[in-house]
Amino acid sequence: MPELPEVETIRAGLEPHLLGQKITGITVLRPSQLRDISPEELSTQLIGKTINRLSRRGKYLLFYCSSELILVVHLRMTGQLLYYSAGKPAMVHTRLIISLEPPAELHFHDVRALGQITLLNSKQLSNWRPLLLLGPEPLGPDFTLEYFQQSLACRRAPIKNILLGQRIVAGLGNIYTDEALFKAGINPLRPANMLSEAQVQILWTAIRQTLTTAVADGGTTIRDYLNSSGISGSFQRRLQVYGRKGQKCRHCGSELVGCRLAGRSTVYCPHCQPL
DNA sequence: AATTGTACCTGTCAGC
DNA sequence: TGCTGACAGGTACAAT
Repeated sequence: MPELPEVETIRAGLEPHLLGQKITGITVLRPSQLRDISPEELSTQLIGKTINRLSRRGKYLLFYCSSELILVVHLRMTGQLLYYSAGKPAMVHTRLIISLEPPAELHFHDVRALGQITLLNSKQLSNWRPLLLLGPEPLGPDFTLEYFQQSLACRRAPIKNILLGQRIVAGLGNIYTDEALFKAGINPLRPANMLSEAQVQILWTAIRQTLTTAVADGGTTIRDYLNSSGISGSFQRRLQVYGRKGQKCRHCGSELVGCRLAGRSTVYCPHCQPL
């Protein structure tokens, strides 16, 4: 479900509620969603700790707690983090509940149960494979045009696959990849190393613009996504291609075409995004 | 080494 | 009214 804009919206929404809060209880309803830690161990380690900082890396949420502990959450396709200022009963798809000092609760809700939660200390975090393999933040200073050009020059896979891969740049998923490629007028099937220098520059700008707008809109709600207060995003009204296969291109009127790339459905305009 | 396919889960919707 | 299959904001791991 959530890509960078959704995860960032959740992070920003939770931050004011969670900073300085003390964890008083952990209820694990679906142990298989814990990675490399048992429910008992998670409870023992976290109870009594304070949440000091909330950050995001790619699509990972990082809860920095006292005693150098970091709770790492990945929402995958349908995960949600919902904050309640009072106790709240678990629902069918509630997978984990974090109880906080005043009677407040953070619920991890996840229909498909693909989301993952783990607990690391700061040393483990700095050696944690999934984070080490992540490319730079697309809206941060390390994602320079020069870096992007060099990274694409030696890749033969379709540009869409590269953008989805998280290794060259972190945080893009199926929605924003298709939208950024449309904005840049680039065909998703085009081999990454076949883009002209001008195209790479346009794509670099398109990625950053698309994500910036989506963050400002609080993300995209298609079916599951809700922010930490249970509110929808609004970027869906700006979608140009995602989910619009067979409909008319808003720019030229051509029929939008679909294909499958990296196992994901892909939509583009054959006229505005020629191969 | 890079790239692709499949598994992990559950729910929804179209078509029969 | 069911049943079946395709598909859904993602990643990890095995097999090319």
